[in-house]
Amino acid sequence: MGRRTDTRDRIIQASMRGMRERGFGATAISDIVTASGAPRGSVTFHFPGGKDEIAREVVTLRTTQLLERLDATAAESDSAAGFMTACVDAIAAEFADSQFTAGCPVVPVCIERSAQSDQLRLASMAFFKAWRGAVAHHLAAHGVDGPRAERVATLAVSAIEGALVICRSERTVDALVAVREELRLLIG
Amino acid sequence: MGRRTDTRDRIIQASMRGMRERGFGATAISDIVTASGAPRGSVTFHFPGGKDEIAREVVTLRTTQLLERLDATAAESDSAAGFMTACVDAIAAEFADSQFTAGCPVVPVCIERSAQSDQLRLASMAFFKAWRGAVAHHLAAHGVDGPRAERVATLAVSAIEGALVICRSERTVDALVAVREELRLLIG
Amino acid sequence: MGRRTDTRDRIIQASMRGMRERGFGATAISDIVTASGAPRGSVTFHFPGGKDEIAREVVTLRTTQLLERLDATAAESDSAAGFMTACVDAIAAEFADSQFTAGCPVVPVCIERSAQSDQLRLASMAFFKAWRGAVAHHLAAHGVDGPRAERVATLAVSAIEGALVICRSERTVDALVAVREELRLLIG
Amino acid sequence: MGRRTDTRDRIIQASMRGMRERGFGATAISDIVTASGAPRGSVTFHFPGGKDEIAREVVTLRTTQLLERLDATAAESDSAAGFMTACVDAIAAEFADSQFTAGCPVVPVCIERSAQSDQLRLASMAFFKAWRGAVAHHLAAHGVDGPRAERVATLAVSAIEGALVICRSERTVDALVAVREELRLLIG
DNA sequence: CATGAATGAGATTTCATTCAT
DNA sequence: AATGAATGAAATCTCATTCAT
Repeated sequence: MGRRTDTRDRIIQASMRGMRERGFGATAISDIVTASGAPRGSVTFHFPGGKDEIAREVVTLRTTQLLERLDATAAESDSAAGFMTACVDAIAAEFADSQFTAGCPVVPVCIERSAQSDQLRLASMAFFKAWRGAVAHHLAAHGVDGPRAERVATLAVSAIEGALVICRSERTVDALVAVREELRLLIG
Repeated sequence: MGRRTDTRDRIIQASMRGMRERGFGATAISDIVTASGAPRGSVTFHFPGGKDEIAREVVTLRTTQLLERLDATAAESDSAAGFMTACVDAIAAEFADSQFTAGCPVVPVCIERSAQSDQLRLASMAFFKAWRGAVAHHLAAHGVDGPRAERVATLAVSAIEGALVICRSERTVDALVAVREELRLLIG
Repeated sequence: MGRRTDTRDRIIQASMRGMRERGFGATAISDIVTASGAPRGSVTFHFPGGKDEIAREVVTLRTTQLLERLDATAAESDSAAGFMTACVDAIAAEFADSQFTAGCPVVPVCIERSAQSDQLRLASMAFFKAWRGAVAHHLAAHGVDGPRAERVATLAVSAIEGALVICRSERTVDALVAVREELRLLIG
Repeated sequence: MGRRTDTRDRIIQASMRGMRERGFGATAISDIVTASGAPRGSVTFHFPGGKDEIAREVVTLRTTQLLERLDATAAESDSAAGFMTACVDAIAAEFADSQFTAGCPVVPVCIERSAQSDQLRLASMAFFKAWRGAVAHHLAAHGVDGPRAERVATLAVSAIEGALVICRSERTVDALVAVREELRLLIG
């Protein structure tokens, strides 16, 4: 199982990288094969559902990653505003490290595939719900009122996703910084 | 001259519809031909630069549309918070009217093409800059302090774009409503 | 008639240049329009028979050009071998001047179109017949026996055409020089 | 492996036939698909470099064919003039058998593609060099002086290529016969 | 007599998927 | 379980030609 899982994971990771950089459609399976170093036939073998199935795994993986990092960030924060700030900073740092190319893989999957694949639409929904839920949970843990925490979490996740697109167009991190500052004001 | 302009415009409008619904890559030229009713050859004739050139026109058109509506909304608003609320509501209404399919055409163009077309990246940047600038301008006109207005405008545009993706995944307008409420609190 | 003839001539000359450099198929009408500066509609107006008709005019023009130069060369030559040498040198010089790009326009027209257009096949044949006939005539004028002159002329024209292709592949004029030397030996 | 090689070879052979009959540009990939019976997708699979890559293989194959036949011809010849005569006759016979349609595939490739593809220009050059070299070698083996043999070989190859074009325009073999006679005189 | 916008047929190429081993 | 060769549908783009003025 070890080697098989390796190949499978490499495929998913290469796909995620591609979708973060260029979206779903522009990430061809041959790109994934090249980037992952996996044998061509392995893609269909591990993902008989085709590119949509790969995208679903990408969404799942990204969900897991984000939740893990969120928990770690929360553990190191001592206020709601501090937590929020740290969240945005982490994403801004990751984005800058990638030379302003690695956005969220779920946004293009949702935009490009929701009309045709309900499964991917629902996977995207689950991703956003998990992310918003986690943020709301941690905000509430730091004293923000329940319903309010959910609305702020929605604003935060929305603003981060939108700012990532603006930042991609500008090749800077400025929009995320502006978002961070206003979120801090809103919460503090 | 009349007929020529008609065809060209119909192509741009059909393309914008497609890109709002499915993004850039999933909007094939044949889709545009079908939806616009334009002859196939006319697409290349009017847009010798191919789909990238069409996308550039879509971004330009969307910029114009948004600025016009923003001015109209501002004219009818009597406070910064009221203006902001009306902006979000207008977009939410347009999105709901389209059965939760018509997002922003610029987001997918920026995500899918920025890595390969600097021209489209810059067009996207100009779109966001114009939108943010107009929002900031109207906020300032209603008494919000200059630098603050720019940050709030960035937050607002980011949050609207991000919320539109969340709303697409949910087939509701809930995220936009949450964003509207928090923006109102922040400004009011 | 002046201006019309100008446009028509410019089209033919631009076409000849293109066909000498890239052959028939790779010389697009839009290339001809660009290179000639003629209005697009003028091409069809002056050549309702399309590209084949243009090619026919190119072949005709090239025939005329070659015969004129041949007569001039013959007038300056005082022996059969001298005439032959001067012919090859003139063509080699013209080819080198064009940076080894301007071959014979008739060869590609004959190869690419003979199978489909009998008219172009016959125009090519007439071109070769005229060229060979003129060479034979001048050789005979310098004392070469009639039937022999025709065979030598055929060899010369064949060798020049073939050597031009070799020279194109090498970006030199060496093959034409070798041909010139052997033709001189053969005649002298 | 057997089936793969078959398809690949059939594609090359069908392409060579087309290019000999109509040149490079007029031999469409769809023609090649039809003539070879190969599946459309196999063309791109075996030749990811497109038509240029196919042309390169055609040039290589033609080089090999010609060298093989030349060696066989040389083995059966007992004089330089006899060898030369047999070479021209073999080509004339092949051309007549094809109803005066099957010329040299390299000439159109060189003319149509040299300006844009250095690789094809160099492949053409290699073809001519190999052919001229082999002819020179066999002439030298029959007693012709070294440098002279090379010049005669260049003349012979040039004249054969040129005469093939003339013969195509006339639908006869006359020009090749004239070339053969004069080459015999020159060597004998 | 002349023009340039407009058109659709056809070309190449990309690509996800299928299949035999 | 795993592979890579093979395939054809569909995409974009090129281009000669048509047409209205």
